[in-house]
Amino acid sequence: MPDPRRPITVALVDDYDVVLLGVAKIIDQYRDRVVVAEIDTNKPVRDDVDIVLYDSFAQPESDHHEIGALVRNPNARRVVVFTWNFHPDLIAKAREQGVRGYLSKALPARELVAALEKVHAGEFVVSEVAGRVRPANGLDWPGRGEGLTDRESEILALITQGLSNADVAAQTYLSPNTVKSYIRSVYRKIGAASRTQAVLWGVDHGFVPDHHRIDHWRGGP
Amino acid sequence: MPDPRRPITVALVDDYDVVLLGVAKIIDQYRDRVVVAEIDTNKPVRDDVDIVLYDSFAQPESDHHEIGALVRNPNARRVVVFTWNFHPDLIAKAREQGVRGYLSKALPARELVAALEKVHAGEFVVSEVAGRVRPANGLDWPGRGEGLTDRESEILALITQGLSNADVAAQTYLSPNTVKSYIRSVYRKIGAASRTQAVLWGVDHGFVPDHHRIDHWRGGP
DNA sequence: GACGCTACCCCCCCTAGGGGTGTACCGCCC
DNA sequence: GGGCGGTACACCCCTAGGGGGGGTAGCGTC
Repeated sequence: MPDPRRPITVALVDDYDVVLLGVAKIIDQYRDRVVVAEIDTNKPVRDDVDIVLYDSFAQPESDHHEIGALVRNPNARRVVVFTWNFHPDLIAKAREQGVRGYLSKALPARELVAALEKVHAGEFVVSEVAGRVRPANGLDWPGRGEGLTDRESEILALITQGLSNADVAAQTYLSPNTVKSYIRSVYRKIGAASRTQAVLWGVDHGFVPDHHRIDHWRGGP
Repeated sequence: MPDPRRPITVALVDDYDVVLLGVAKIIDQYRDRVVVAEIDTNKPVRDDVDIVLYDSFAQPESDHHEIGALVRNPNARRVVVFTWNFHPDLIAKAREQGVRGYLSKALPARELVAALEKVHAGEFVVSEVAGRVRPANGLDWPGRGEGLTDRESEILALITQGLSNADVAAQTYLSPNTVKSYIRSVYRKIGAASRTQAVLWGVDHGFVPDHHRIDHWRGGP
């Protein structure tokens, strides 16, 4: 039952807290309407929240069971996917599993918050951003400071989890050739001569999945 | 000038402190004759010591300049190499660089201490252990608890530093085929399906080189 | 003496990974 | 308009790495 006087509470889910902190900062600009109640890297959602926002960074897309597990968690009223990939199949699979919103990472803060409100009000929302392919302002990812793009970062993250190129291609819905292109581009940027060296760089630069729960996030320090 | 009433002071040098702590415990059985004054992983020797004991675990053998740097350090009176590899060339190279002792890792504690005393007295000591190929009691290495042998551990350590198989072969004086055999044996033991996974396992199990200096080690707790 | 373990080495085979280069489409900025 | 950066993909080629064997030797233990 939406209560317009109380802000919507949201839990953020992904393996990387840099990524979630970026999202949290974006949402925090509208803290009178949406508050981030919990940030979970590799931990189940614990507090009762109105919406769980599942960030797809280096995560399985909605054709996998992870999403279903979130939907089944009684602490989460509704689950929303936050991603780049708008393949119709994925949207359909998400819907089948009970997801209530499918939002683009290109959405500016205002629209993101508006979409969350619609979901909270009971709508099923798909908000693809046509044309706008660039990440929304405020998004963050590991290696961003070192000049890696969002996609490069994601692929290095998956490699740093021990996946093969084929695994990465499957999970990201990219062609194996594309994955190789990104990997080589990463090597050049970080100065790695081999996958092993890239992984070691990753370990030192925040590409190892986190395992925390941050409760009551309120805009940081 | 050896003083029989004062125990010999020793600094231990290697990239892995598990390894050095093992050596320290061995020597500590004779603490009235030899004391471990300092344990250095990736740090130059700082205290004045009578002998620097260079453990060759996952380190360049004496054909490289690392040894020369130790000999040139004014804090170190004499440098001793502690290794498995007794190729005559390596012994010669060590001698050329100013090393005063070349001791086998198969030496039991008593003989090791005796050899250190001889070095301290001014002798050049080479103590190869014919036949006895097994590590002396008390030696330790990363992954030992998980069932890796000394050699397997050493090779995983080098891989976890980003070296290629060829690099590892060159540094360990093994054939590339042998290196591959060891690697596969490690994979089986730790359950890795790829080099990347093995490296990640290594990162989690103490195979990343340390960077400490432990002063005044006195037999631990 | 047989057995098991470890170190060390060899061969073959085959795929995953690494490198080069080129293309297309998009959006942004000067 | 042109240039640049990002995404996404294609083709080629070639080597490092991974998987399967098998073999010798020395040691320790039963």
